[in-house]
Amino acid sequence: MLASRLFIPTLKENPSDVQIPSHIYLIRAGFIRSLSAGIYEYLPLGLKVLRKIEEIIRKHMDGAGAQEVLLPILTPASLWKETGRWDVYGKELFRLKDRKDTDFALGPTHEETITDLVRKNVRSYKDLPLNFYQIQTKFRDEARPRYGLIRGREFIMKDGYSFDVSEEDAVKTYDAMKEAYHKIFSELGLDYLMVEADVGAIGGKFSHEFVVKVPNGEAHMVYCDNCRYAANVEAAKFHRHKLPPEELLPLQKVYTPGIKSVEEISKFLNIPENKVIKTLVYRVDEDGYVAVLIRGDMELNETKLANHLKALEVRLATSQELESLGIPEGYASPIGSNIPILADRSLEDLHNFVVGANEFDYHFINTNVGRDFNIEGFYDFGTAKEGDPCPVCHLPLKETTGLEVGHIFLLGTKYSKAMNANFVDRDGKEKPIIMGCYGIGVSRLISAIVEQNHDDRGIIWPENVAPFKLHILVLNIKEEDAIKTGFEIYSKAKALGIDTLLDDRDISPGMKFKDTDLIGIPHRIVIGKTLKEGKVEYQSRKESKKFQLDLEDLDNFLESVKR
RNA sequence: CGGAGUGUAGCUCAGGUGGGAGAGCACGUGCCUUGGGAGCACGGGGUCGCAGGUUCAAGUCCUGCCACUCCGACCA
Repeated sequence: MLASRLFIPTLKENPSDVQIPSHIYLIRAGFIRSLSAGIYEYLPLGLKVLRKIEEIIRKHMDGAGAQEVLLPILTPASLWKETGRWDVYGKELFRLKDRKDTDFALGPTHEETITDLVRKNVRSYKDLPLNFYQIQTKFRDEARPRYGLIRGREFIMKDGYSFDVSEEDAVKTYDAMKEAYHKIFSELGLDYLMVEADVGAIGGKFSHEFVVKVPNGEAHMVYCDNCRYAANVEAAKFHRHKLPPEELLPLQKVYTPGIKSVEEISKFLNIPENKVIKTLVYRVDEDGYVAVLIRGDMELNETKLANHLKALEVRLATSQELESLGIPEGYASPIGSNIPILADRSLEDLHNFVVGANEFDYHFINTNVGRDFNIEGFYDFGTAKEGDPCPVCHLPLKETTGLEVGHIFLLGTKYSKAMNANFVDRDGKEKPIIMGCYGIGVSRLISAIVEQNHDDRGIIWPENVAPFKLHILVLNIKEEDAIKTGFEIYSKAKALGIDTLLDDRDISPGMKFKDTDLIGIPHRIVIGKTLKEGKVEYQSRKESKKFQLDLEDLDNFLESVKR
């Protein structure tokens, strides 16, 4: 491709209001442009990268036995009403009406659509298994789109859905998808983790996330270097060391004027934070309350709490709600509580701890479960953090943040039951199909790759997804030898199948160097002042190594670039 | 959805207390120049986010709305 004829609108300055490297560089280097919040245009370079990522995904999905389809973006509300998601999905679902006033939605995901297709066309176990995927634009009216392609309202996703006759078979399919995902993210050159994840509202038996390690990512994970345990903190388990037994001391009420937070109490009473218990009052699905006890040095994991309660939503009670329950804010207590009390396992062998006294300005010290109050049980409500013992090997866990680029779920029968997607098994009985679903954020991957592959001058594309493999810069196109040599190298490279961009623009050398650094093509040949000695210069974007290349050795060199 | 900020030329931005719409870069023409965003000259380019209000007079003051960005909540 000739740069003089390719639309690459690079920017000299960082766009205002744009913060993170991938967003800045994708715009500055002319890969994307913003149309509206969370809605982007893919320019020629951006589209080339997108297509290369898509092809890698297709190769491995096809290789794992999945088949590609393309489902409608526009989906009738009736399907969504069957599974209840017309109501549950809320404001995130883009809704519209046709001329007959019938409700439709722009697809944010396609469980309903694919399940409908399968139930209409599958009768027998002989028709199964099936595994479909598509690469398509999705729509979600996010409350807060951000960071360019990382969280958009319109984005490109690879979504896949599998249908098996038994859970045993479904797990095999799931494992095959897991393998395919490993191949995809490895081939994309990403530094990523596969972590155990919470299934969330989508339901199902279990799920794994594929998370690209980036600083300030929105996914928080813990992992173990020793045994390779890794999990999203929402789902992460951790080992608890047993505490030694203690002699029970007499319960005592103490005056703690204006002292509310764990930190303040710990200082005021000179007691470590891990002997202070937080009593957190939660509102459950807007129709009940529960008090949850957890050690003062730990964070409660609301996902674990919601899962335990089988609740859709839990949130801390507001000041008004506490008042209506007669609970003094900051002094909530399990002693004298008239709402159900659950305790985190951190209280299981803890003795003589501090709790609120259910009375302003007072706490109890030397409190003990069973003697001073009763609970419904001990459960795992703690949030794993750096340094907690690994649940498998008990060595300290590490914490990192990342960007979720893939998520796979073993769904089970959630959608097949809701939509009557059944098959007749060998025994002649009708059974619901066992489903799995598998997502990859394709457009988000572009940003993820740039987040992991850039420097202060621009993007450094991995070979597999670079928009071009070789960039030829003719520094002065008015020098006839230079431009002629440029085109000769360009023709040879093209003949070898090397995707090449020739910078034949009549602009200053400085602008060409700035642009090529920004765009980030892996290999570069510069045709400049050494041409009269029969040499051109090679530069690698990644290592920024340079050397002079004899024109006579060019063929060998191009072969090595082609690899 | 809560909180904060921004909105003036294609881009980045400046425009105390109300009175001429500006700079740098970009763009066009010409000259000059060609190894890290060159130089000179001339030139084109504006609904100052939108609507209303105050005023003799509003980019500037007031009210409402919209858009975008950031923090948080949310996120199959």
